[in-house]
Amino acid sequence: MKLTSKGRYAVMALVDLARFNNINPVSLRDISLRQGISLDYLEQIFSKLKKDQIVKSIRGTQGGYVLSKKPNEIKLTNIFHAVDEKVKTVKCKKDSKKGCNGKATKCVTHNLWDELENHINSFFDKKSLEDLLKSNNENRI
Amino acid sequence: MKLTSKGRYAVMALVDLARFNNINPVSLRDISLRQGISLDYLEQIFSKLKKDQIVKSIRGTQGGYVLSKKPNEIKLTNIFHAVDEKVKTVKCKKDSKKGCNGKATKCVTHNLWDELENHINSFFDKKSLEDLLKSNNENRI
DNA sequence: ACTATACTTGACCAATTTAGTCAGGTATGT
DNA sequence: ACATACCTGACTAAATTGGTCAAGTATAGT
Ligand code: FES
Ligand code: FES
Repeated sequence: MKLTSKGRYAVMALVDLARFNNINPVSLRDISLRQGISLDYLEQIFSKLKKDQIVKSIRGTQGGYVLSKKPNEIKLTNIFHAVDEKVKTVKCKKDSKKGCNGKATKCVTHNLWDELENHINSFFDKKSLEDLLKSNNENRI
Repeated sequence: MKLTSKGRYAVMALVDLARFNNINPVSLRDISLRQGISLDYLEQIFSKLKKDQIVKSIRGTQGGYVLSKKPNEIKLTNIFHAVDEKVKTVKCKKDSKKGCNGKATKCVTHNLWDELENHINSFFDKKSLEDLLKSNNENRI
């Protein structure tokens, strides 16, 4: 069970963006340099974030990205959903009645994994970008 | 973030084993047939479970595997540890002072991922094989 | 109008991981 | 002896990951 870079970078980048968001749009180039993430890769990530209306883009010189919502309205769930970082614990199709092994009934561990999935998602539902900003500021003072 | 088959199968197989454990050792062949898991793959998994003393093996005809401990003493944590299904959320090396990007300080999301890791592990620490047996029996009655 | 900046899009790829298979072997109860 | 079932290690096809590369388009400032 591991987190992929896409999800990790998306959150890193958004925290960075939120911190410098006050005055001007923030360019991916700056984020790339500050956070050590490949610019080309960031572009892929931000195109997804934009599609889910987490950020807005401003083109041209002095352009960049800004948050579409307030930091406390952006939950990790939203970010992960945007970049397709999904939590997948069950093997079977959730809606189907069939089990993961192709049998007619759900397997002996199905409920467990489902519980686990809920447990993890509840974490992502609670955490907002604002929470991250706060805890980060505390560390810096 | 997804669960691998190795971890999933290990738990499936142990639940199966625990249910038929009362009288005789259980052969991997039986588990393979009941749970629809490749026999060769099961053998790899059980060699790891044995190394961590979660199961004992009995060779020869009528041989098979038995649990080394009581079901309530076997936590998911133990199983996952045995089969190298590890929860990895941070990118950096945990003990090192350096961040994931090679910089001298931990990145802006490090604490978040660390929290997440604890959150997930607490789930695995709580759940025992006995819990799974119980909830499974309830479903069958 | 020109140019530098920075977003936009889509194709492409190397490395790693996963989820097994395959081919042998060894121990043991009957 | 022989069938059963554990044991071991090598191997591999397919998927995923974590990017890179190339060729745009829009806009602000000069
Ligand atoms: S995970 Fe859903 S049936 Fe096995
Ligand atoms: S994850 Fe630990 S420093 Fe980034």
